[in-house]
Amino acid sequence: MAGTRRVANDPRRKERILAAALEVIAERGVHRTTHRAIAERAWVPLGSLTYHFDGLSAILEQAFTHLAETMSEYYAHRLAAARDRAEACEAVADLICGPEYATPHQFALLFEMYSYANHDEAVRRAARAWMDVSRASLSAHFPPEACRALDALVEGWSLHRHFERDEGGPDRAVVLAAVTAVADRLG
Amino acid sequence: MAGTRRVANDPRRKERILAAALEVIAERGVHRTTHRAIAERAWVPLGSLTYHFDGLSAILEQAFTHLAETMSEYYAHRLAAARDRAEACEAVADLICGPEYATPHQFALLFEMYSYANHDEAVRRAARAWMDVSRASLSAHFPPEACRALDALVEGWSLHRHFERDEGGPDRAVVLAAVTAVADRLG
Amino acid sequence: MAGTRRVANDPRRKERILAAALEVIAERGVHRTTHRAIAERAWVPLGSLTYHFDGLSAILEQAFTHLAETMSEYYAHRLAAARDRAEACEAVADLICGPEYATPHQFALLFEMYSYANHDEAVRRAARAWMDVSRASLSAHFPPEACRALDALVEGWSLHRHFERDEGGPDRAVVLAAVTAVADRLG
Amino acid sequence: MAGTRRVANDPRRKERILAAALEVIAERGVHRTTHRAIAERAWVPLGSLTYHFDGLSAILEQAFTHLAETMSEYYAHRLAAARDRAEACEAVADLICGPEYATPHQFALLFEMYSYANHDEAVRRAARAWMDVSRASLSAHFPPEACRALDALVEGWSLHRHFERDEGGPDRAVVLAAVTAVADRLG
DNA sequence: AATGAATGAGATTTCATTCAT
DNA sequence: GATGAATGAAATCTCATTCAT
Repeated sequence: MAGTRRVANDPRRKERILAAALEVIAERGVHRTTHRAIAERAWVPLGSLTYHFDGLSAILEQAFTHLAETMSEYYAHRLAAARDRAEACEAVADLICGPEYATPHQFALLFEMYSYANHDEAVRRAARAWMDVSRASLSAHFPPEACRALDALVEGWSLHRHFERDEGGPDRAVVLAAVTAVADRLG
Repeated sequence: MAGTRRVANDPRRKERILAAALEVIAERGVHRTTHRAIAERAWVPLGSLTYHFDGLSAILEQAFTHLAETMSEYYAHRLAAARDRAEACEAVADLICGPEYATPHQFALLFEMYSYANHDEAVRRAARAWMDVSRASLSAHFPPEACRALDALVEGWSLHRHFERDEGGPDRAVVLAAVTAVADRLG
Repeated sequence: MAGTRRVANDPRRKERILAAALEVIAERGVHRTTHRAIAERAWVPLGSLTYHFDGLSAILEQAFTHLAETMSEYYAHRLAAARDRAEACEAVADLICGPEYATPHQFALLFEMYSYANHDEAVRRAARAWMDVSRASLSAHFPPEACRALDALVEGWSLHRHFERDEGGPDRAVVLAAVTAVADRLG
Repeated sequence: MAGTRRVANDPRRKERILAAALEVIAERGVHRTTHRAIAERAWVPLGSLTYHFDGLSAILEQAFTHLAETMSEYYAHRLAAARDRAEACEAVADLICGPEYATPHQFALLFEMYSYANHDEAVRRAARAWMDVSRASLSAHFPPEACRALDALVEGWSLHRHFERDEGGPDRAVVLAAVTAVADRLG
């Protein structure tokens, strides 16, 4: 009606959709992620998705990009707290053993991102950016060769841990020993 | 359909379908893998897929199980060739650097398997079996703690390598140094 | 598709689909009733059926429920018009002999409903409701025992009439005599 | 091999298939009766069905014909045992109330036959034949008009009984009263 | 004679996307 | 701007029937 102004647009609408998309992806996998499932999870009408995004792949791309940024922040933050190499090694061991980084939920998403990245250029860029950040975070404490190796160690160990049957997680002393060994040799 | 012969018995039909499934998965990703694409790739009529398999997930499950077995064999074979620890370290470095193991094709499949495993029990078992075999292959040369760490190193480094921009692959000397460092410290 | 207009809101769409479903069922039988046949008959696109209904059984359930309600109305209306027992007997005889109730079309549908009811709970409820209404309509004029018997007579005679070779229908005098005999004895 | 003679053909194979067909029809309905389901139920190989019968409708036709014959026999046998009109009325009441005729299983099949008969000429003939036999059985004791009415009563009452919620069945005294009333009036 | 692997036509269903409101 | 009813393309799946053995 003339003179009425609609309620201001929900500014968090897009974020909510992306967060819902990540939840759906983690639960059902990219291969069964649909507009409808995301809309329901985000409590927004179906048409809202195609209004705000250019199709499902755009949603996936932005969601994965968001994921990579979030994980990068945590990774960087954890390593930035270290004041010397010893603490940096402790930090790397924490990334492998600790509960915050690489929760099952996040790890499930990481796999989805890696596999989707093989088929989508934008997500491949996001995945690479995430890897660059993690390596850059390490480079404040270690030379480039050590960064490579340590980053691989974090990634691979977390991955295997994710598929372990026991919930206990790896022996932190062993992890720290491996980390230190690599850091010493390549340092 | 062109190219198909109507024969009553094609004993390799199932294998051909599974091989075709892996090709399609590698190319398009699980999320865009369809009966039709597999059937065309395998040169079999569409109905053949549902005659031999109880739905798409059954195909994926058997295909990934087959993949895990194939990769296990190569991994085990490469390590079995080593006669002492030094050669074992070389073998591990080869797994990371070499061109045979972890071709882009195989690695793309590995990611698809890992992500799909989060949503399918049979594939989760296959993925775990593959990890068990790789660790068991290492255990002929290294103590259990070292196996963990080395296996993580192989997995993580291969993974990162897969996303590298340059095609050259990692510096083998650096890889070997990291491997040896871990093997020495945890051995 | 020819004949369809793309409009955002067609409020009678569901009703039209249900009516089309009944036509298809009557013509071809439940066992050959398909989405496609219904869609064509209703002049709606195929996807419209699954948009409005959760599968074919949902369509059948609602269609049969609608049928039962329609028949109940006619049955009740015919008996409500009777002012005394004699007129009620006439009404019952009309139900058996008359052309309006139990047209071949309706009777074919009734059989389909009865047979489908054996395999579908919702349709079983609809069939029972229809029987309850017909008995309740009789109960305004006859005691419960007579209602049972008269209702059985109507149902059975209509059924047999449906399978008769001659089109003439039963001898109304005989029908009325049977109805009156039952009403007198059980009244 | 030369000189060997195959085992004599299973002479009951066809009968077993028809019996299995009726079981499947009763359980799942004609609309979900398939070659495969029948073959599994009859413990015969799939190809046996198309070897012995010209398609699914041929199986249904012969199965329903067999059903009609079996029911006719029972119906006729029960009425033939009556020695006078009073016993004939008792027999009719038994058909309505008794547990042997019109078991839930048989009644489910009867509905399937009636509905299928509307779409298949051979089954329509079988259904008519069954109705003719039941009327002929009555005609030994009652004049034609009474046969019509009594037959309708049996059919309709059995039908309603089939859909009753309570398992007790109808009050035999009421049934007998209705039967006698009709027999007396139209006799 | 008898079988069952194989096929393809057609069924149901899903879902990204469009567009009138 | 925002919605959700509507569509159609394409997906999965079923199954009667064929036919080499």
